[in-house]
Amino acid sequence: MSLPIGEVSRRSGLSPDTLRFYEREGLLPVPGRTSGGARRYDPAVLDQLQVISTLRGLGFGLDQVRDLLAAKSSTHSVRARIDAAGASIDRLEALLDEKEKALQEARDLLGQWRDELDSWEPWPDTPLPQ
Amino acid sequence: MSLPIGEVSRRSGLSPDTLRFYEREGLLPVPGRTSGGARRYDPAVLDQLQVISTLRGLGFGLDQVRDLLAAKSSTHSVRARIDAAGASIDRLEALLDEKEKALQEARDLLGQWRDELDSWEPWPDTPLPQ
DNA sequence: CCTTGACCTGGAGTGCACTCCAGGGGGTTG
DNA sequence: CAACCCCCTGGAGTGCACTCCAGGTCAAGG
Repeated sequence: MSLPIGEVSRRSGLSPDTLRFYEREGLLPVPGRTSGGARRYDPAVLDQLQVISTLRGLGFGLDQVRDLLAAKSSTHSVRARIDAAGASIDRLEALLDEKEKALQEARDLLGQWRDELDSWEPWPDTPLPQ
Repeated sequence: MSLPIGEVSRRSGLSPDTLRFYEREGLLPVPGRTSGGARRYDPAVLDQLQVISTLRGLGFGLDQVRDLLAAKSSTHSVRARIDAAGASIDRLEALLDEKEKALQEARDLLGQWRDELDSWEPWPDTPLPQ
């Protein structure tokens, strides 16, 4: 019921170095250790790593990711924790909306390019403008 | 009808250093120069910078952005250029689809968090699990 | 007991994407 | 003509996010 770092690495696609780095950076909970000192991870860490990878892939920096994860694992009172988490989730939602807008912008652009391309197809081998 | 670097900087939100850097990196067309040697930009560069900023904001690297822009300004034959552009646009579309999926994943996660939070609200001041 | 393989730590190194000079030129303004 | 502002180049420096050692411990297998 607890995974060594190599297993987490294989399942998450992140190197052991990266996992230890994330731990130092406060993006992962401090894992348990074997008597010999090796890390043993709760399988739940895999979900968290999925979150991190997803957000990183969307261009969020580690600071942003850390902030957004913080509320989930805060140890304050329930009320404060819920409030913090709520604020954090709202913030994440706003950030995702921004990304969504950027994505839409990119798609619009893409359609525009395709249109331009289509309008050129009927006259092959003509020099293009500019 | 041609803009000095400072003006492009203001309108694009990118520093002159960054504009010169992008030029060196082949992301921007080589601009004209005044007799004194100062760059003069075609206003069309603003659209291109918008594209670049959008893609950068979505987490694409400069190499990817360069590849995607290349087809638009390639100097090959019309046929080759259209094909290249088409392929490039298809590739961009695939990349955007990936981002879209990541975005959706993040949103799902967010909804999940919110649900968890809601299910805790009725019992304030109870210690949270884990 | 020896080897092998997975793991540990602390610290140095890497690649990317800027960002910041130093030192100098050009053109307008008072 | 001096002061100013914007621009130039080449090169060094920065911050982020890893990534890669060197040198060592531990547990299992032969």
